[in-house]
Amino acid sequence: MPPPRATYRHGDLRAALLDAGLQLARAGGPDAVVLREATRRVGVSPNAAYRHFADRAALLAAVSDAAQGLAADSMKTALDALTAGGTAAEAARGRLHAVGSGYIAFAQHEPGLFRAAFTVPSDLSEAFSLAKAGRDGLTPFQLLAGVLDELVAAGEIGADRRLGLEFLAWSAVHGLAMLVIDGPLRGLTAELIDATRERLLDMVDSGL
Amino acid sequence: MPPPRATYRHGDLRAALLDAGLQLARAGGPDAVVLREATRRVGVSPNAAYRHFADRAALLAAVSDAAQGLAADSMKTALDALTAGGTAAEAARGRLHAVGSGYIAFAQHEPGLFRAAFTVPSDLSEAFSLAKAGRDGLTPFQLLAGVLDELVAAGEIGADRRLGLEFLAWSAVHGLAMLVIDGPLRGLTAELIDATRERLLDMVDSGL
DNA sequence: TGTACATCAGTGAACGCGCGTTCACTGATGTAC
DNA sequence: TGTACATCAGTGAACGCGCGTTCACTGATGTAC
Repeated sequence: MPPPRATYRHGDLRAALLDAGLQLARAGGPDAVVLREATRRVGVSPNAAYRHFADRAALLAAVSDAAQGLAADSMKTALDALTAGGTAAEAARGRLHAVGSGYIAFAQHEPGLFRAAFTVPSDLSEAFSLAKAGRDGLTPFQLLAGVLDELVAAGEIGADRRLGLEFLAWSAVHGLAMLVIDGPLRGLTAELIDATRERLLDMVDSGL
Repeated sequence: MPPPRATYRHGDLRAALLDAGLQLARAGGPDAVVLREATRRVGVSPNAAYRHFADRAALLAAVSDAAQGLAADSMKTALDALTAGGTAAEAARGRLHAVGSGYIAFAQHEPGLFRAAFTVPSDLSEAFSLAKAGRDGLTPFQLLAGVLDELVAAGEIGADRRLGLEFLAWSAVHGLAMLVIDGPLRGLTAELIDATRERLLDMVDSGL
């Protein structure tokens, strides 16, 4: 399937289907990525999708990849919004905060895409690439890892404790995100979520 | 539906359906709680379920409640396994650790039930009670809250910082649980998960 | 204790729905001469 | 440049599936006399 002809009748049906899939995920998470509905939205017959995706799982995997990229973009945006200044240590801590904020913000603003990006459907885990890059070419995981490296470089974290630290920070922000968008903390006001996010990031900051 | 006659032809069809629903959730999470399949397993016609549950959402809600109770049991078991000793502060910290361990252990051993317990389906959030008690009558949230109260009583946490602390600790353990059973950390070896869990609980301990 | 009656838990059959996927196809496009 | 041909992206129709839910029912059970 991958490298076929250069021209298509539709223009770029693959991209159109992927986009439709993203809209579906945006509205309803991974389960809402329905092959037939995607073709319907693009205005094409259901089986046309099979020229571009092996099956539904392949479409969903592509959607998940794209959503991971968007999550990375959200984190990158938060990083870029930071104003420089302070010591290297302060800067690195600020960047850790930004990365976590961007991750949670993405979950808040795009819960459907967030779930498509970071929950792997039981059956078709095979098709899933686990880290897709954003516009800047970095995955969410790499963005986090980079900031942790900065913290080590700045002397805030001992190099001997560096290994696997991603999982700790990631767990904290991922947990809040899931509790808020999909779990028992649904319905928390935005203010409460914001306040909890700040305290959570403080906990991570001082706990790492 | 609730308080009808004392005798049923089946014996207790409601309990049987709930049990079948739990088995389904155990194997495949909340989405696998399929009304028809539950009746099939119990050996009853599909519509018989409607004598005991208003609809599928009601069955799923009951399953979720039961799963929450089982999660509470897992946390309680970890608490009970603790040997007394040390200062009040040490004991309280040990109990915080146990509560988190029990929560994550439940996710590891019963991922399907864990998801049924702690992820609320998009559409039918109405039917969901958010905190169902275990054998001892306490919900997972209450168990956590109780331990945090102990930490305050022992002077480990300032009373002024107590409010909302549940959400921070919960986020951390919930995040690791979700990443491991349903997310990109799937496939981590049990050893790595155990090590990460310990470090995560240390982070929470020192970060709170 | 025995009989007549009312209740209602579970039956059997059917509904409409939307899904993923397969089939044989057609006609627009790209290519070779 | 013009024509003949091959490719293959998208078509139209159909499949089998399992789902949740509704319908009119029946016959086992509980109750009143």
